[in-house]
Amino acid sequence: MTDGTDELSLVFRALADPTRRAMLSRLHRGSATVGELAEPFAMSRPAISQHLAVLERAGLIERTVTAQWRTCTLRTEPLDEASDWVERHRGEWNERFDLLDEQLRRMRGGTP
Amino acid sequence: MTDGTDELSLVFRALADPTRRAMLSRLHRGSATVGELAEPFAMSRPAISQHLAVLERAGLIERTVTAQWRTCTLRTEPLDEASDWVERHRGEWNERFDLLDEQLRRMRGGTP
DNA sequence: TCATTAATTAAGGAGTTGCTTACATGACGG
DNA sequence: CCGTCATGTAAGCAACTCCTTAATTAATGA
Repeated sequence: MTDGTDELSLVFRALADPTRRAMLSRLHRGSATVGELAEPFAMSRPAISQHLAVLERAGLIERTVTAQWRTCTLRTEPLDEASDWVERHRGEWNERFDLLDEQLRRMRGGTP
Repeated sequence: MTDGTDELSLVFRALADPTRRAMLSRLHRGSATVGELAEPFAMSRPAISQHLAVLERAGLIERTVTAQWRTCTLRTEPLDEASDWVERHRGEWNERFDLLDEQLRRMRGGTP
């Protein structure tokens, strides 16, 4: 495909970091300000802001401004897309079919 | 929550590339050699090898040697782990609860 | 007005990713 | 044995990631 800036790549890349996953887990229990999200992590505020920017670019959170606070809210739509992809690729039925295919191929011998 | 070399991070990072996702989609329809996997892509063989190494490190494929061919086979177990994580974070029930929580908070006013 | 609080932007550095070309390995078939 | 086919390893490069510190914006409240 192309350059890895498509929706699904952005979502999976956003999920590929333990800090960001922990942030999403926190947000799953309710909206939070940047400060509240930062609290569990031994990390500078700019680092937190950058993680949130990655999550926002992937569409996984929304930031609304109230006075000097940014309230972050979880958005689950992109997770649906990711979930669809994963679910499509872990069916038992297809896996067994593949194993059968492989067996036949081996029995035939010759070049794959 | 440390350095991003944990199982789940490896899987999500492996999925965060369209070329690798296409490879997995291909493997989902049956095992294939490196050459067969490389065929659809305008990309050097070393690049293909490196993508396969990423998938192998994440536990998403297995490579078995037969003569001069490496046959790649899909492994879906790591996808189960990824699927579990995603599913845990997109429940409608919890989302509504969070929205309610947020509304109450706003009605109360004051600092979050 | 001015210090404080909340968060972002800017700039930079160490390490990683995703590709390349050139070379190496190892099995097969004449 | 020797050329060929299938694949991997080495080395290098541009771009990106994840963190840092320093400076900036913007709202609050005495």
